[in-house]
Amino acid sequence: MEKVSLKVIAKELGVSAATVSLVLNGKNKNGRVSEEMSKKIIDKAAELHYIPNSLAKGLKMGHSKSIGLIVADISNVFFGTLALHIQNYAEKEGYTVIIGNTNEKLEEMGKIITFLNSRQVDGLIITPAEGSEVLIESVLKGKKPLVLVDRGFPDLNVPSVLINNYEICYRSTKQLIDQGFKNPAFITYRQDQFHTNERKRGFIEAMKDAGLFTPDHVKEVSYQYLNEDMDKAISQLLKCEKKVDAIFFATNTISMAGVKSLFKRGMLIQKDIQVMCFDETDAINLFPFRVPFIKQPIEEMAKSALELLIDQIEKKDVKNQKLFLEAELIT
Amino acid sequence: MEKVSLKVIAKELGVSAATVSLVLNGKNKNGRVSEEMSKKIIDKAAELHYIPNSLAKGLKMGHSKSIGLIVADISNVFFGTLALHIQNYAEKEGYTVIIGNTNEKLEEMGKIITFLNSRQVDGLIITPAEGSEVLIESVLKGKKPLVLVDRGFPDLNVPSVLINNYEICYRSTKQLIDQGFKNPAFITYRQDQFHTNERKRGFIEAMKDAGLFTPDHVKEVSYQYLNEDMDKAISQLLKCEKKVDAIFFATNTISMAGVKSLFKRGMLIQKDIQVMCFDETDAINLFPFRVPFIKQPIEEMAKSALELLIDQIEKKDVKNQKLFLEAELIT
DNA sequence: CTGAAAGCGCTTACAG
DNA sequence: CTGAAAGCGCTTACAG
Repeated sequence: MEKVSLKVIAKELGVSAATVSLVLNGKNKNGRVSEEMSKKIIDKAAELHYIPNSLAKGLKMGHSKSIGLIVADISNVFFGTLALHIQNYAEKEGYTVIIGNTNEKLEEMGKIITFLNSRQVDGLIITPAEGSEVLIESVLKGKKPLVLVDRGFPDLNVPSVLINNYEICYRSTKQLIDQGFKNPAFITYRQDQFHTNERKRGFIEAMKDAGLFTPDHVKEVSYQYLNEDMDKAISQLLKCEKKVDAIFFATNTISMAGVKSLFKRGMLIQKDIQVMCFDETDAINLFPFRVPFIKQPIEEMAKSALELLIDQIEKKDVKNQKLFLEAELIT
Repeated sequence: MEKVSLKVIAKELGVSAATVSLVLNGKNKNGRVSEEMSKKIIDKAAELHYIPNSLAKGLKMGHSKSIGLIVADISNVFFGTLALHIQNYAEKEGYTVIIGNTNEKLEEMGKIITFLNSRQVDGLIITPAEGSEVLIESVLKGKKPLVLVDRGFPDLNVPSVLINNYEICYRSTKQLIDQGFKNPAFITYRQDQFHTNERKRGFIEAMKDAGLFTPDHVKEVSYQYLNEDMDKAISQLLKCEKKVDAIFFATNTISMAGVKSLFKRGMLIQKDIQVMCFDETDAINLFPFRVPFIKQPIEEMAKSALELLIDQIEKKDVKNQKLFLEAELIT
């Protein structure tokens, strides 16, 4: 099967490649090409199953109509869902998305950015890894359109789509307190990222405002030894002077590990101990008891991130907008 | 910041673009370019942060060094994990992967294939949707390298990476029977796909061989109304003449919906009723009781699929191999 | 109104 | 041993 290019169609019809290009791209303004030839070209393209070569088009046009999406791990449901929605919206706008996984590693993130740049992506949507400010700044310097999502850097002037982490965690903690829990605890990652810091701050402030704050009730676990650290953290919390009667888990992976650890100890959730989670997960929906959780507007986040990116790509409109979408406490 | 191309480097060094290309691609055989100039070129490229334009390279070379991966839904953990591993292996081989979601819809699948072709992917890895034989055949005709994964078509001569669905389901069912369960049931999707048919067949044959088969104990649910159908199916199973004492769920989404439905009825899993699942899920790992499940070798599947594809792309080696990897029953 | 030509950034066969 | 030239498939400014 011969490769079908513009030239092939042109030759078959005894017309120039330019004419074919014009017609097929709907750029046949003010009747440059006759109705009749137009139709012939369109028919012939269909007959030959002509598929334009987007590499050539991209090279000529100086854009690839593709964007890079960099996440920590595409097999994590949160990122998977984010990716799905970003792809859906991107498709509507005619963009492909190429996904890269960092595994939360800085070096990986650097490699992926270079790789995506060589692929000539028109822009980047990134959930930045810890400590990647410098990398992000270098992308900014390269003038490549960029949007941060889920995680942002307060000191960096870069378009970002975030959620109201502080506020939602404050409110959720307050609700626990209002329900009568006297000793809620908080378990989060041992990392210095703005979004998790904000979640922690929300918890701490709410506790302070209620006069209940105990520093020992905030525990940190590592990404790498999640399950082991979780077992230890929960052990400690249950041995605390003021025995913990509720736990607020700061992310979906932490929530899963936490619930697992509680199950292992034979504790009855929402009876022996109250639990509050971040993000919806398959598992949460399964339980015969209700677990309140904070629901992030993932689809909206995807949509906004893409809009912010495409605004930059197409309208060269570089307002450094930071969007804070509202998460919701589902009880 | 000026765009850095080969030409820029060449001009700065007073040498031709050809020479720069040769050196940077390590094609400087038999000392065509002097050591000294070589070093200068490499240094200059680093200094200018030269990133090759893979669009141009792809256009010239006739390959894009990218492959398309078509799955039903990237936010499903099974596909997410598959995608993660495929990306990891692809990266090692210097390939990008572009992911498309079909949502199990035939038209979507067709659109995505055309789209990926226009992106000039060098090959396709597909988990085909129901009824997509004709589409797959048309891809085959286009001579584009192709590998099917997870789901295959027995009548089609196309390289595929599958698992031993029949056998593993036979063995798993037999184990239920050996454990003393007299009335196991099977719940699967109402669809005509080879892989799910094989799973069902494994269950049925094992039941027949034990003299226990009851047609009423095989239920089918729809993809679209999964939860409603599941509630109905389980109701019926529990009302059966021979009361069901175990349920074998045929996929991970079905397993989740099934467990949820059982919880809703207040049934104690592995006490009131024995449950067996397909695929590992976060939720399964959570429970304080053990749920036996069939573990697919996802990473191996990813690796084999990629190998089969790259063999075709690079060595033009088109043996129509069907690989059957072994799933494992984890109890 | 239409076609020929140039050029996007690269690679490689060819001429010197 | 090295550079000039052609060409991958497209688009668009330009000349007729």
